[in-house]
Amino acid sequence: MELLFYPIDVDYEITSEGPAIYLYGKTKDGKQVCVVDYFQPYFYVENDKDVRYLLENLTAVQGDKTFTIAGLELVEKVFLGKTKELYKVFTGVPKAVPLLKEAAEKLGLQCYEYDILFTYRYLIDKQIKPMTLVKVEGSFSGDTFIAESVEQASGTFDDAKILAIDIETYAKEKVINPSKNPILMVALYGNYKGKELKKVITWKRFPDSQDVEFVGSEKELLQRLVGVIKNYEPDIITGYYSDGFDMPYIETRAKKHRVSLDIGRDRSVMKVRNKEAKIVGIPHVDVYKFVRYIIWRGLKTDVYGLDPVAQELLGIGKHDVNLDDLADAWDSGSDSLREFAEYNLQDSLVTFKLCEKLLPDMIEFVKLVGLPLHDFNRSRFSKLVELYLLRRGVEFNILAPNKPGYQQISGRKNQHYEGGFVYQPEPGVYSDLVVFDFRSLYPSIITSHNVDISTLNCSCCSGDGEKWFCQKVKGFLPTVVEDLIIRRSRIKELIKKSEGDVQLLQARSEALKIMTNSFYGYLGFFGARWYSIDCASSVTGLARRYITSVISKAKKAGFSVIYGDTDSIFLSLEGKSKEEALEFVTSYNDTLTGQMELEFEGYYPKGIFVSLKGNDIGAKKKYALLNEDGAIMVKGFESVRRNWSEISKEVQKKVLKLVLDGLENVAVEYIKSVIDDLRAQNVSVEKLILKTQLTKPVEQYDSIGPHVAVALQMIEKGQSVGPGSLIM
DNA sequence: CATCCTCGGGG
DNA sequence: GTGTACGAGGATG
Repeated sequence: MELLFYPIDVDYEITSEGPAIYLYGKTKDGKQVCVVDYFQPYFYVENDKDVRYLLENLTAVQGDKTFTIAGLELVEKVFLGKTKELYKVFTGVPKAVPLLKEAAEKLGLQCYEYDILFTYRYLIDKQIKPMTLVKVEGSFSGDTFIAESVEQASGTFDDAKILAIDIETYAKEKVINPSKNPILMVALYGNYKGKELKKVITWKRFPDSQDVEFVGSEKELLQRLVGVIKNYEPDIITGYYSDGFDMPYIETRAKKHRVSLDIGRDRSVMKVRNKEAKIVGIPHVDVYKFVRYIIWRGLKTDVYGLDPVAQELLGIGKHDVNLDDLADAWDSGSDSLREFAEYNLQDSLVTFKLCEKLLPDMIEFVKLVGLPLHDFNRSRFSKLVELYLLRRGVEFNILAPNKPGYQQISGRKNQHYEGGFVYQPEPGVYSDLVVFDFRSLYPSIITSHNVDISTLNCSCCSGDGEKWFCQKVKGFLPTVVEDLIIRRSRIKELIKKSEGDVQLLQARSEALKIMTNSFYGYLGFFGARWYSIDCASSVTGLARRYITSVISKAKKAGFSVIYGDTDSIFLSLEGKSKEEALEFVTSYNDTLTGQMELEFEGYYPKGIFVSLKGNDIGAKKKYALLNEDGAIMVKGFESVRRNWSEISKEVQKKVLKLVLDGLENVAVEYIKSVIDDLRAQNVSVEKLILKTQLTKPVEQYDSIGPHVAVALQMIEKGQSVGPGSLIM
């Protein structure tokens, strides 16, 4: 029979029938289903004389088990533009792959694609993607569906049942210690098809307790938590920084009380390994990670706590309670515990709303890259690019280069190359600024110049410089990047015409944009398979050529150039009109080819560029602009770092605003008054505190930083200071 | 300069 | 889990 379903999470197990992929998902009509598909692990070995004989007799021993190969197949693949003949070497189980690869390498054989996770390998080879409808042929055996064939269909999983979890713990003096301090309460929030789950579980009573469920102990709290999750059957479990805090904490406490966190779809327990909490079959979305790894560039905030992020994305935030008082309230059994329960509930609600809002964006990435949501959520750009390339590689019969070894990595880390060009600004305040930038400069260069490892210094062409890229054969990377650019511009067209689900299209466009922009960084990333410092440096070299040529052309056209950085140019109009500046851009664009294009970014009535300490040229990347709405845009100033005192941050912000408003005199007066206040010790000590955390016992520090020095003084005075202490 | 260290988020 | 991988920024040597 035929089954249409959305795979949500992927796992595998070794069965009596061999390695089996488990696709946990939901059918089109919303029923949970687990599809099983048998799949054979393999890797590649380059063919050469005697290779077949060596492979047939290859063995690897681990413990009391001996592994041999399970089959051989001769194939041809394209490796960095050249054809290679290889053996596809099948093994019985996935974990035999690294062992047999090791053995093969010892015999001097060249191996490839031996470290691609079994579940990823499956998804790539079958060309199916999580969260996207899949058509399966097969039959039910009990409650699992055994697949005979799988095929990608079209359709997006868009009604996930999300459950948000947040805990509050006992923490006196801000010290967080999971092995010692209990979980006091846990909040759960879900809202599916208009039905709300809203609950706080805690083990100390207080009056007036809506949505609160009281249990007798922390152990019962954990048991109840497990019960509620199982009963709710969520598709996704979410938290904020839950990989780093809530889940490891819950796990530690559950171990202590011998409570089994068997919430996996196969009733396996949640596993926490180096700050990653994994539940079989249920993606665990740590919203913080998605914010921090992927979308941070698009946010105004530069702190990524739940409150500021929720404020910016949702316009709602956390309740205002003082958590320092929770431990005391708990000890005394105060009625104020109710406020903490409400605070707890609000956190879970806010986390739920964030997840709900961001999920379409995450799903677009999942559909693009093909990683399961859980894995995507913990991926950096390099991994996304790599998985995307591996997936697209199948279409072009491409063999992936290997990941670098340890030595190769350190070699790569030592290689440096020149980055973007910066036109040094004269420090000062300017009016009538117009900013232009190249639209996705680096991706456009990759496609327009055919930047690829296989096209670099090809033998069929020759260039004018010391490096050139083939003019005849298009490389794999430029093909893929151009494809992404084209897909995005098509989607932008649809958005413009408001055709289809605009929100979904916007999410897709954003995912495409972020991916497109990641390829240049990937080329220069030390851990990349498709790494080429020559390609990466060519990209920045060509970019420098473009920006410097725009600068000189703008000057020739009579504009006053204030600043330029990598892909952008700042002009001061000084009597010229905005229209003249726009005309300049149009005529410049006529000289460009391929995807290259200079765009109008904005007009700013005022801007300030500052100088480096003891220097009269302007600092790079350190300026503030005032837009037409009177809002201030600050770049590169220190005002945010935690180890700056409150007062210096506050003063810096105010001064910038005053200067841009043309109130230099007021700014000077303001600074004078602050200095006077400081001299007169009129400023609260709070604002002057610098905080740094000790991370290990003081004896273990080789270098004595200011915070270590203070810690030593504190020890001398008989105070106890150790890891985790905040030194002020 | 290179290298070491801290920090993020969470209570 | 067929997985090594953070990266920015400051202080120190």
